Amino acid sequence: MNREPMRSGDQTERGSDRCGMRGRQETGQATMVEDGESVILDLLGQHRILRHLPAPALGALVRGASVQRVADRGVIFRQGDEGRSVLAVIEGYVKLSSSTAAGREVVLEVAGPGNVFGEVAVLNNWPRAADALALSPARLLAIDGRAFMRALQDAPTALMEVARLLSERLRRATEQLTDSVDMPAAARIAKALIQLAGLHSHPVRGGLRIDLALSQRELGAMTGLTRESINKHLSAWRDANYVTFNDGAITLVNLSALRDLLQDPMLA
Amino acid sequence: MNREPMRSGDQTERGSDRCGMRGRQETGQATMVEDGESVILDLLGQHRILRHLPAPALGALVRGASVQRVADRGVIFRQGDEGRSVLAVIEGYVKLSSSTAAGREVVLEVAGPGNVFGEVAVLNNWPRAADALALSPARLLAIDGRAFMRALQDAPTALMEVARLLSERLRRATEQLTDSVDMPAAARIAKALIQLAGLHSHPVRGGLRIDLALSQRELGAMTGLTRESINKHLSAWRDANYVTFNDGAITLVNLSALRDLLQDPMLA
DNA sequence: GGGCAACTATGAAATCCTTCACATAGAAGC
DNA sequence: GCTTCTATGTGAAGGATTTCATAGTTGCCC
Repeated sequence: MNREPMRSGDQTERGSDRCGMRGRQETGQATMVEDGESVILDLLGQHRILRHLPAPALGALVRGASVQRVADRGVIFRQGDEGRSVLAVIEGYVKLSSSTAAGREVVLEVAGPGNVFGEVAVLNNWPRAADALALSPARLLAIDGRAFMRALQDAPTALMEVARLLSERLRRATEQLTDSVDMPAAARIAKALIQLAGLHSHPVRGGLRIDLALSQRELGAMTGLTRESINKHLSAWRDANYVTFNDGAITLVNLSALRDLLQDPMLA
Repeated sequence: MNREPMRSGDQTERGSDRCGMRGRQETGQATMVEDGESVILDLLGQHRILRHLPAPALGALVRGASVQRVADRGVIFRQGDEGRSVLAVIEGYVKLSSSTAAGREVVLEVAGPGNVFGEVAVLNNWPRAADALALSPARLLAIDGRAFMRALQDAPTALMEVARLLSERLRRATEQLTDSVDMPAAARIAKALIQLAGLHSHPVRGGLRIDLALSQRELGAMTGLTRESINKHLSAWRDANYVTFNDGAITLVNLSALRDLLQDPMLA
């Protein structure tokens, strides 16, 4: 039946390295745009962590901050890179994933507008623990790591916000862990779809259309399953009219049926 | 063959509730001991987070801190309890685990001397996300949550240490996640044994004896496997002389064989 | 336009792990 | 002492997922 590819996004950036500096250094792929300082100051003021800074500290950060544009499927950083900056999504979506010794990908997080990422490496002076890749054309606010740390030195409320951010991530990680032990494949997939719909979707005639271009392989990486398993469940749900596929996007048609799957795995 | 129980620790505290206040309130089971203020001050000064506090702030914390003794298998707090205090292990070991909707236990962490736990609930004013249970007779330093937060208000270095602590936990959680996707049962069990040995073991004739009293069920909860799977692998390894069981404790006899299992799952 | 790479689709076979069932042993309580 | 509870020990059966194989489709690159 449906033989269209699930995703049809522009993939010109896949695997390319626009600056030729992949490796030890952070893979810089984003073009800096000439946004004025006032624009950046405004963006800093909306930043989940940095908005807690006193005005002078914010001003001092402006020079260390920039807006970066990333193409769809563009690489923001890679596992092992030096952690030079803290990033915040202004517009678009970013996938954070790490890959296992056996070469399997595990998606740790999908960040959307307002979300901050990349702070763990900066805080601890660790190399990046994950790959970051744009799931759409994206605009990011990048803050120089050293400037970020300096700004935090005297801003306990901002630091507290960092702790809360990490707490939330930790909670999500442990939830993912317990889910992977507890829930069968169908429930995990349904949960992932519902979460993605919550992150970025819009209502269409007859359902919620997920506006994130994720391949079945990537859905597998989100749920700890293989591409084939994802395909079989999705096909079954398409046949049962729980979901539909329209030119590469998934639309959730029967949301309550999917929700039921979360609790009662017996419904297949 | 070996029919002795794996654990023979004192379990008089199992499931009991010495204060009759289980439920909404934090389950208080530990008896406060009359340690002098100078002793507590000394302990605070060794605390991973609090040692970064200036002396006056430390002094102010003394009244909100106490040393608690917990019996083997004693409950320190339960999932859902109000998060009233931040705890640090002085002596002994503590298991942090949460239980899934289906009633399965998932061990998130085993804390030993010097480790801090319970700070996430306090930082965010969340209910406890896990059960905390002593794996041995233990002594804990308990710091009142509100006093802890007050002390942190003006101590950026201490707050930075909180962020680092959370970062480490997050990294461990994501590692557990990738392992559960990537590694077969044997490798996960071997890894858990090696980690436990690193945490608390002592060399004996012919191996490393793990001094933590964990049942096979609990090992399963650490690795996302069932009791039966644990038993079968351990039995096979006993027959292969990789490990031995002596009155309830596991001794790692052939450490390099176990390490090989981590990388090459084919070795069974 | 041809070739290549990545994606979806699907079925059969294999496998790992769980579930279930039952036996045995020690510890605790009455 | 007897009962009961919890723990380990093991085998058989079942099931959920992976692995493997194969095909069709699309888009990119030369």
